[in-house]
Amino acid sequence: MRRPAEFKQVYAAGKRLGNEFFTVNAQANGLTGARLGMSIAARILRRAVDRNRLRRVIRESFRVHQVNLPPLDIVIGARAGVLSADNARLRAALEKLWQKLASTCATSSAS
RNA sequence: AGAGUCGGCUGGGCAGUCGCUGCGCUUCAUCAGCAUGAGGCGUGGAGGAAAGUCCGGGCUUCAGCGGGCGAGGGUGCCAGGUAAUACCUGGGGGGCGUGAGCCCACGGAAAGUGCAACAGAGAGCAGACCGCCUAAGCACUCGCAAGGGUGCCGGUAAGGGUGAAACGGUGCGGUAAGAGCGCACCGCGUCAGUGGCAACACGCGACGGCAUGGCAAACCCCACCUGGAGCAAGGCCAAAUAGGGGAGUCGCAGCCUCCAAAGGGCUGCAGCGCGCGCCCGCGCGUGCUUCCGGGUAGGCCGCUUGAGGCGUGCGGUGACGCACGUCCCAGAGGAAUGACUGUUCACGACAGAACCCGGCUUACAGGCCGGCUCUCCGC
Repeated sequence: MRRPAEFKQVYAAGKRLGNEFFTVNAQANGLTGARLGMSIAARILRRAVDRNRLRRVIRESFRVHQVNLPPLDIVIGARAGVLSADNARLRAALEKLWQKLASTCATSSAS
């Protein structure tokens, strides 16, 4: 996702999820595939190196799993715990999030 | 060999698979075309600090004829380098170190105002605590006298002691005891003179008995410099909706704008659009056409060829400059440079471009190279 308006739309109308590392807002976008947006606050991760590393891990995980996701606009934010986690733990947490996202949104679209 | 000091360089490697992004070529699709989208191939893709944002510039824009004065801010030994600096180089002065070398906001304290703990008698035209003296003057007293003693009035910065600092040191003279009080030498200050572009050094000559303690990152004085804002700068294109301006067109009647004309407004009828299947009728809405400029979302430019890198030669003690040759080396935009696996070693620190350069400062696992110094040993 690229436009501020799209981010606002997701924050205003999307569903909220999350775990110890991430916050997730998601909303059906009516397109053929899922789209990703990230909001990594400098307040949580002070060093630019850490913010870049987190973005890369998230983006890579999304790239691998996007074929299995429903057409959603997804905005991921960081929580304080990510600083102490290594790449493997972050990846595992993200995979659980994708699964959760796929199941909940499948049921909500049915209703 | 050990210890030390200064300067420079480097900042994991290799292979495979899957990805991201700039550029070039190319295939396919759409299109009149410009282009857009999806692939393929090739190629480039973080740093020495990209960081802090502390200085200096470029660039953009606003203001300003030009110049002077002032305020505010900054700089502060001298010369040079540079686009420029608060940076760098060379030099001078002071301090530290055996030395290589390191450190210093390093103009002015005989313009003014101000500040200084504790100790100490006294701390800024200083001061009599201990000590030293009793010559002069006064009083008392001893003595035949010469003279002596005590007290008062005092004198004294040589000695002790305090302190970061107490009004220069040594010697001789001098004196009641002392004192630059006098003299000699040393030191200090001022001036002439000499060397140096200068800072500054020397100062054997002359003068001054010494007058001038420290702090100006306290106010201040002096000299010099100095417009503001910053790429979210700034420029271009520009949808929908609402609003603005110009031109053309705008049937009939009444009313209002002093009467009439023109223009404008309101009301009714007509017209036009929409709805009720259609006509009549009713309801709702409404000037119409066209052009222009501002401007939001969005897009494009600015955006990387530059005070550029590398090499060679020449000039210069050096910073650096000049000439020639050669290379093109990130350019994103909710923000690319990554992930996984294998392998290897010394097991990888600090850390991520956001308009661009030159500095400074701060952070940093290690590794490599070179200059120099000291100590010890061997020849």
